[in-house]
Amino acid sequence: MVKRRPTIADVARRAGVSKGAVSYALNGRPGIAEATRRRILEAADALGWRPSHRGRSLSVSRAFTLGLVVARDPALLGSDPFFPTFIAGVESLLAERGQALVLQVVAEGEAEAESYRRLARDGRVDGVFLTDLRRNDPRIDLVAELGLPAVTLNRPDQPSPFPAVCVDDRPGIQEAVEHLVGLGHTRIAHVAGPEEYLHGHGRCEAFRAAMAEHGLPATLVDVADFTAAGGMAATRRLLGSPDRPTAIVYANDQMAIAGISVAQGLGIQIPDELSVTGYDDTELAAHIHPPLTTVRQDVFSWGQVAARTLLALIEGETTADVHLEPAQLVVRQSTAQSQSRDEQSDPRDNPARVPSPHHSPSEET
Amino acid sequence: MVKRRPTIADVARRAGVSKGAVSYALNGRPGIAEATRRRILEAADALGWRPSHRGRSLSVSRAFTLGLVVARDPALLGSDPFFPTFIAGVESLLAERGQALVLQVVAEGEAEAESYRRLARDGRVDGVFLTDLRRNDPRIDLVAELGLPAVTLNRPDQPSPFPAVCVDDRPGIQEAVEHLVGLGHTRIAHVAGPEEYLHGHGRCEAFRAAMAEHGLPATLVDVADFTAAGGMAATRRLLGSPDRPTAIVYANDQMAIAGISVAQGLGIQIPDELSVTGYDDTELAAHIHPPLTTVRQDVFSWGQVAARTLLALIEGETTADVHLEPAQLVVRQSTAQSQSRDEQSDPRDNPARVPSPHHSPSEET
DNA sequence: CACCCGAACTGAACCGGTTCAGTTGTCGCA
DNA sequence: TGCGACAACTGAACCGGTTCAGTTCGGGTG
Repeated sequence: MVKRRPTIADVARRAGVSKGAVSYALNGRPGIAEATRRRILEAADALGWRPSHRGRSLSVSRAFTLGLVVARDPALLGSDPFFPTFIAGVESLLAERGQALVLQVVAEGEAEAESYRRLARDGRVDGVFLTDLRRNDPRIDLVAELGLPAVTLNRPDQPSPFPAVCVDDRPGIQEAVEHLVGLGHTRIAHVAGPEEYLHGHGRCEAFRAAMAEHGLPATLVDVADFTAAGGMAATRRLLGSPDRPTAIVYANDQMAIAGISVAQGLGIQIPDELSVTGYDDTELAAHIHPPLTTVRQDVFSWGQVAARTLLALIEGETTADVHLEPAQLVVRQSTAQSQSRDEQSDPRDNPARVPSPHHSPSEET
Repeated sequence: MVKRRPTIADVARRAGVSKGAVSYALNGRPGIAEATRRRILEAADALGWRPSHRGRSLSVSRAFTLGLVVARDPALLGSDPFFPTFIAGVESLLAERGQALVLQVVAEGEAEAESYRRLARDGRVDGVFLTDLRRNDPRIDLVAELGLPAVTLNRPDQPSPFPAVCVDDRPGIQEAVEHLVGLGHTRIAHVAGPEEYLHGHGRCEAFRAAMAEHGLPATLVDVADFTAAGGMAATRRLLGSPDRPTAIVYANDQMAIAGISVAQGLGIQIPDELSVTGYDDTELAAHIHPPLTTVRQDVFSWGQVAARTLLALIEGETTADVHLEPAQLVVRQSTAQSQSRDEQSDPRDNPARVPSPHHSPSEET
């Protein structure tokens, strides 16, 4: 006789009650005498029975599963510190509630929409997280139309029926700018993320606003793509421009680190000749030379709260937007007093100066 | 009247056949005339019907889902380039086969075992990936006992009933050592990953073997933990040792980049005074200064093949171990000719020398 | 022309839970 | 003592598929 998972019928038989009674007892419903309930639970325990996820799933028409679709070039996904941490936060909540997370990784574009459609029509998930929001993001309408509950990370720039879990990017960027202004910088540049992304765009706007607040022009803005390669290229452009910045605010650490490397390759001292700030506070940020002044956000909590909100929404509770603690500046050693006396630039400002002997532009895929 | 998902019964009614016939037609089973099959498929199409994953799942006792449990400190997970890429590879295969991936992120230890147990007893998954294998890994026996099909990444150091998908670490490390030896280095150090991990241990052994092959002593081995902080500490120790190495082979890029930063903080020129190699070829590796010589492995394919193997196993096919293309050295600019003439060390070898003015040991969390 | 066979299809059981309309039994109260 | 109310529990339907034992029917064969 082959071992078989016990079913609810086995438990009912052993406890001498009906299947229904077992179900009620297990789910803590009224209508079962305390003594009976105990007997049932003991029987379940003795048999090592746990309700079948599949059976439950079918009868209550719920997947007990949440979905996360990541549309990103796989080659770049590895360097993004956001998703693993966010997912860890989500999981920390889901595990204790018997929920699971299904993850889809797709290329950007049509594959992404298809992915949501599949999740919806297969009934694979009860709701989805909408991350990496884009401007006028088509997913909002798509997911609404599919009838999938969802939670957005930050509030979309368009009408959205979904609750949003928000972390304001602006204070962090503003702090960074203020920190630099306090150090005497006036020619502060920004290497932005893609304009199409809400966070890329938002951080850029925050930068402009913060600069304006101090009466400084935000002319040195270079739009990159959050990758090291992009950050490198943007930094090259900025450092080669006639009014070279004395400080650069990067929209993420990855670009900042690449930027620092570019400067070092050009023989520009950091922070003496160029101050740099990042965004994310990745593990590496504190361990490069010089340690990176950056903005830290609590992505883990973000995941937790997003999961909690999505579950509440699925349970039918009406949920309002949640605003988390905004990100904060962490000052390290990549920022220092500005050395440029007013607009006067010293001769060393020429970025075409002697490159490091081992720096060859050929190896820069 | 509220819109309701069409069920197989609706399709059957519309096509004028029984539920069973629809099921057969859909699954391409024999016993349905071609004309009927067409009529059924048309009806399904007209109604926009797709079989319910839940119904199917219950009746065939399959979850159509694979599991991946990641046991890692969430704070460090973000900097690991492996999982996102691996998952992307897995997904690239699963999507087209109607499978999904559930991801669990747990703390190391008992929570990990509990996670596998839950996946198994809830019938959430049909099989799991065993990554980050440890020496004498308890998960092998656990998962076998739970009756879960599994695939291991690399072959465990213990009897295992599961097929393994292997990528040999040794050639990459060996290439790195040979590259350095070819540049005249003899005092080559290794900053290893944790000994308990098969890949940490394996790369370390590969280093020793490669050194022995060239008649060099592998005395400068410092065991770290794959994190930037760990790499930093290990590098400090190595650079402070009496017979300071002229080259360091790191077990991953994260530690290598942190190590380069330590050296730079101490005023040690890279690669002139110290050559460095990494492992992983993260996006950043090519974009730091100097660009990092490292070992590239195709993690995406690894994920694909692992998924294919696991699915085959679940389908009942007997599967043998698969060996993928080993990782390869990518030479960039962090390695150069050794400057140390024999064992003679020049006065600059004192690592306690003037630290960079902006390097403060306080900010090194 | 009777018979047999296989292809085509049906009906019902089944997967393992949940839920709801009923049934039973007990107790309080008039 | 009789009645109603309520708590406790049962039995069966249901979720949406798959599967299998049968049934029907048309054609080939002796």
